[in-house]
Amino acid sequence: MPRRLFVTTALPYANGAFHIGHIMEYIQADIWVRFQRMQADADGPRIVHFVGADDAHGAPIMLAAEKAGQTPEEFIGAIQRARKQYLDGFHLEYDNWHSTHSPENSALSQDIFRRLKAKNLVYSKPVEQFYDPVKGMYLADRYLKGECPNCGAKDQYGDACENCSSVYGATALKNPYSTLSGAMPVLKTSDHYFFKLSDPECVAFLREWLQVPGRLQPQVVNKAWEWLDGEGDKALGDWDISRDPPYFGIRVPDIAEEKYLYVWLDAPIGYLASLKHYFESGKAKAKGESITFEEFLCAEDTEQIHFIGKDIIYFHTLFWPAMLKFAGAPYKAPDHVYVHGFIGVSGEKMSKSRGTGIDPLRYLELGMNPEWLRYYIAAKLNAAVEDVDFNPDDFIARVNSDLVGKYINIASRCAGFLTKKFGGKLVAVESSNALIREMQSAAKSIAEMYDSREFGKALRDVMALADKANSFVDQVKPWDLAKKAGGEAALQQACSDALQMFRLLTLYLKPILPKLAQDVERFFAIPALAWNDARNLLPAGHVIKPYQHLMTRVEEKQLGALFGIESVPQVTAPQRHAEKQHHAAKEQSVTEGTISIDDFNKLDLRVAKIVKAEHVEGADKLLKLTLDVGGTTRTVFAGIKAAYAPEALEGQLAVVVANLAPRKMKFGVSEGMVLAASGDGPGIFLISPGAGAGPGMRVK
RNA sequence: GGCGAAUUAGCUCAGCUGGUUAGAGCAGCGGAAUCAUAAUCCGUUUGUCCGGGGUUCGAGUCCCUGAUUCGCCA
Repeated sequence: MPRRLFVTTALPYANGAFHIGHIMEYIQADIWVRFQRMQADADGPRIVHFVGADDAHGAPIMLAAEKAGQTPEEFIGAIQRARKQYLDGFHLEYDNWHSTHSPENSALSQDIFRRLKAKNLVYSKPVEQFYDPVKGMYLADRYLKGECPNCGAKDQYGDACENCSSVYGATALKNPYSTLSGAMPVLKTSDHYFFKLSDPECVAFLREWLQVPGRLQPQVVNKAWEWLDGEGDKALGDWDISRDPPYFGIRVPDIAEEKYLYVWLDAPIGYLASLKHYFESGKAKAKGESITFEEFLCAEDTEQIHFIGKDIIYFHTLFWPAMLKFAGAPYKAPDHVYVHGFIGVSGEKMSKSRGTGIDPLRYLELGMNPEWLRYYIAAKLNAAVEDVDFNPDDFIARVNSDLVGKYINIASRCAGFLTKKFGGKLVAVESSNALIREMQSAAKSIAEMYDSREFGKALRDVMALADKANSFVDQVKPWDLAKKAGGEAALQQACSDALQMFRLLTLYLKPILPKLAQDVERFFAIPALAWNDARNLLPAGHVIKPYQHLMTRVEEKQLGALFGIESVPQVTAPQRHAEKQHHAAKEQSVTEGTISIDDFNKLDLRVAKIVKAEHVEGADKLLKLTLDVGGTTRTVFAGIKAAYAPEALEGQLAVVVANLAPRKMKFGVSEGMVLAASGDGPGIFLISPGAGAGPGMRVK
């Protein structure tokens, strides 16, 4: 019986670039998928279709596009075009990447909506909501602010007060205002559609679905049960699934009135839309899939698997399975939802706006090896819903010690002898070599760990084997044999055996290090390794290519550059004495009163485009600037109100200190500093880059 | 505020249903080796298992309580 897998990762919201959290999830899923693809079932290679898509609808995207002076389509198009460099860059091998703003998704979403309605699981009822009369739209809580009804603190959001931490509904705010226009919102009523999650049939189904052993992680089941079992005011509510115009989304079908499906309804359907596009564009067929989208989707043996983060458990374990189940065939509730935690940096929660995270694009641009990150993340991942911490010291240690020191070193120290002395020719494995047999038989348990997403455990075992291989080389001492007259046969044997070990280790690491594995396959002059190849060994007489170094070490300064030197937690790790002394000497030689080039390099000066400039209410010197610093936007408060009118600034370029610690001001957080000149006389003058400079460029 | 999770060597983490002197990798220290883009091998130290109570012949493991961190809910 072949396994047919349909695997997805959560759809990223198309209002910004990927951050490290996205990349971590994709790496986890990609490793799992690559592992599955190396497997064979009774009738051939395992079938895996792995798709992703942009989540492109909703009010935030509509507003972001408007702000950027673009149509939503233009806006999400630009975001989508930027995806490829990340996906390719980190070797994320999706079969298809699509968008929820697509004909496939419209058709599927409307179809599912109609089917649920036909089953009486969708009904409409009036909902009273704040409406911005200036902007002409209904306001979600996040676009509302006002005074706390409890303590009177100003500028509080519509759900809870940051000051006294009391909780209330948006309609309880005093003197509410729209954060979009500043206007006083009015209460208005309109009909919304609801999905009847509270229906007894629905609840019964979910209970049963959640309970299937092995379907979900135990922590996830517990969480879902908590929601499902809530009583009184914690009881499971029905789900508001429509929005009024203006909205960027999919029309509610079969009604004259203009209404849209809520973005969270059509977002997961995007999984299916991407799959459909993949099938109908012929891509699936080109990969050897012989059946149609519908046939595949509802096939008994198709396993539908979603990788997601813990923040969206709610949607994926309640709404999503219920929607699919009650929409009926060809739709089918997911077989598994695999949940991972968040990634933080050095114990801190990562934050895009404060720049404490790792920017994946910067990682690539710095020329850092994507497989380092894949390896590191794999080493820290397990099957539980636990947060992962990216620790720079740990990263350096693991990559350098495990990957380069242990694993790569095996090939590096033996291949030379074979090439120089024996024309690269291997001999058959010594029959008494128990270590090779041990390595071969490890294939099964390592496979089980990959399959159950215990990547960290799998790597521990693989590295323990690599330790043994190094120990083996040390015992047979090829360098002694090479000097000894008559030692040739033993030398060739020793190095052949070590390389056989290296081949097996490569096989076990291949899901994590696909590019490296490819290089190794080329080095060995062998076809792509599949999992079952662990049963075989390279035959006597096999000729390898000359060894070229397979992977370099990470350098501390690369991590420094990645984080922007300031924020690198002091690195206490692997640093040689000489290196330390060298550093110390250098620092002392700098004359007082001057700074060294290193000091200067600490400044991360960037060209920024002033996207928006606005007055700050209550501030007599400040202007609030929204800056485009090459893909990321920041808010900076600058004391230049006296010299510049906001309108005159928009569109202009300036220079910003990008790695200045964010500073909380009365009016908000300032994330940097704009450079300007001033003298004894009046006037403040912005420093602006010459023609041709673009946002994000480094100033040096 | 209610519910839940986490807290084990300098760092990252294992420790199943309570059972002998609490483990691994990395770092550190001492040696060896010099094939390998300073990589490797051998040996070795590591610890109030978050604090405080309790149950038990026996607790990192169970119960209570406090602290810190992080979620979810209201």
